Amino acid sequence: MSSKTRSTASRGEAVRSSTAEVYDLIRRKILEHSIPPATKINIEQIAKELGVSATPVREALRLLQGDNLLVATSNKGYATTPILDARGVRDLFELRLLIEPWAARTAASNRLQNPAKLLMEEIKSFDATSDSIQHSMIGHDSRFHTAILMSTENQTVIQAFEQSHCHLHLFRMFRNDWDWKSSLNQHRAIAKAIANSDAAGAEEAMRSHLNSAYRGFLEAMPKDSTSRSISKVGTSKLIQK
Amino acid sequence: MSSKTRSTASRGEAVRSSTAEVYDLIRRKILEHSIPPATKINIEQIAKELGVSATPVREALRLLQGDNLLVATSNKGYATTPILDARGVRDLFELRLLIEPWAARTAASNRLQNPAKLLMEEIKSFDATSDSIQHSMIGHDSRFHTAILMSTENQTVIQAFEQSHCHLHLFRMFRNDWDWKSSLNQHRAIAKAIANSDAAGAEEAMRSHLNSAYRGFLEAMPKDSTSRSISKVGTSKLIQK
DNA sequence: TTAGCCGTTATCCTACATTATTAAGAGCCG
DNA sequence: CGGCTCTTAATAATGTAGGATAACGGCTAA
Repeated sequence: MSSKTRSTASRGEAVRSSTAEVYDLIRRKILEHSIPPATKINIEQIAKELGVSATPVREALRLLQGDNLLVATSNKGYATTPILDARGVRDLFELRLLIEPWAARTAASNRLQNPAKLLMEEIKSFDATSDSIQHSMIGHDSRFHTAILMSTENQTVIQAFEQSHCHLHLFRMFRNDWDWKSSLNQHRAIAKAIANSDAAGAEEAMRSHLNSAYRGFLEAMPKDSTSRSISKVGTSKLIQK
Repeated sequence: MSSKTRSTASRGEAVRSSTAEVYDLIRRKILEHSIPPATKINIEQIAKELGVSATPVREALRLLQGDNLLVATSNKGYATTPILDARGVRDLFELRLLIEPWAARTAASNRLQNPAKLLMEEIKSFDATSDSIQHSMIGHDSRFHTAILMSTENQTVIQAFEQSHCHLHLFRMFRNDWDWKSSLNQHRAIAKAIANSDAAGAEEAMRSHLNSAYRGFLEAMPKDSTSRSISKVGTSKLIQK
C-alpha cells in the first residue's frame, strides 16, 4: 500500500483490471500447455497465488468458459477441456476443410496484402530451431495457418475458427513420430501457390494438406475411449508469476 | 422434511444456480430482441429485479461476453452488441456461404436422419401465422437454417456457426419491405432437394438463397455509418420476470 | 467389502468497501 | 451574456471479506 498502484495511471498505460489480468494469465497457461487437459482449476489457489480475491478469478474463469477453454460443472467448479475423441477430431477437421481452403484461395487472390513473404519467413525460421519437435512444429503450424487466415481480414470467420482452438487440441494428441518433414513440404507448396497468386492451386494444396494431417491424426489416435476422468492437479503450483 | 428451497431438490430437476438463471434470462431477452442493440446493461438493476446479489449477475454477463452477445468496457460495464456495418454483413454472409451450402449437401446425403420432413412442416406452419411479418419470418428462417445445420451433427461446426448469432444480427436490420415470399420459395426449393437426396442441388439452392439474401440486405442497408453511440435504457424495466 | 456417517474442502452467494466514471453546477474568461 | 473549464456529488463498476451450502474423502460398523 505504499504508492498508489492503481489510481491515476492515466499515462496512456491501460489500467488493467484484476479480472483481465487473471484472464490473460490463465488463457496463456492453457494455450501454452502449462495446464494439462481435463485438469480441475482451484479458485482459491489462483486467488492466493495472484494476491487477489476470489471474485475476479471467478469472472475470468467464466470468460474462459465462454471461450471454450474451460468447462464448468455446477457446484463442482471448472476444468480444462478434455482430450478430443475420434468424433471430435473428425468434426474439427471438417470445420478446417470448410474454412482453410477458402482462406488459402483468398490469400492467393489478395494482391495488396499477400502473406507469401511472411509464410516463407515462417517456414525458414522453423528449419533453424529444431530442439523440441513437438513445440516448434505445432508452434510453426499454428503461426502458418493463422497467418493465412488473418490475411482474409474477415473477423467473423477468424473468430469462428479461433474459438475452435484447433491447434490446442491437436497439440494434445501430437505424437513424436509425426511426419513433420512432409507437413513442412506441404506448407512450402501452399506458400508457393499463394506467392504465385494461384488461387485454385493454393486451395487444393491446403485441402490435400488437411486431408493428409487428418489421416495422420487418425492413425495416431488411441483406440480406447476410456480417458474421461478429471485429474486433479497435485500440490504443484498451478499458477506462477 | 425441511422446506429448504435449495437443498435436496434431487428429484431429477437440476438445481439451477443463480448465475445460470440470470444467464438464461438475459440471453433469452437478447435473442428475443427485448433488449435493443448497443444498449447499456445495468448490473444493480438486474440484481434488484431478480432478487439476487451483483456477483452472479456479473458472472452471467461475463458468460454472455464470451458468447459474443455483450461487449465489455473496462470500468464502464456491459452493453449489447451494436448493429452490424456493411463490412460486418459481408463477413457474416461469407461465413454462411462457407458453412451452410455444405450443411445442405450433408443433409441431403443423410438418409438416416434426413430433415426434409421437419423442414416441410416448418414451411407449412409459417404460412398459417402471418400476423407480424418481421418476427415470424426471421423466426421461421432461423428454425429452417438451424434444422439443416443440426442434421449434420457436427457439434464443432454448429458451435462455430451459432456463436456468430447471424439471425440476431440480421433481424436487427430487417426491413418490412423484405421479399419474404421469394425467400419462402427458395426454402421450398432447398427442402425439396434435401427430400430428394439431391446433394448437389441442395448445395446450389442454399448458395443461391444466401446470395439472394445478401443482395437484399445490401440494398436495405442505411448508407450512413454514424450510428455508433450507446443508448442508455431509460426508466423502463429492462428485465421483467 | 460396502453402506452410512461425519469432518474437511471448495464452491457459491451476500454484504460491504473502494475506485472510476459521469453529470451537474459554480466560477471564470472572452 | 454565452461558452468554457474546473470542481464536486451522485452513480455504477470493481474488488474484498465472510458465511452458507454442496461435494468429496475417510472412517466406523454391520
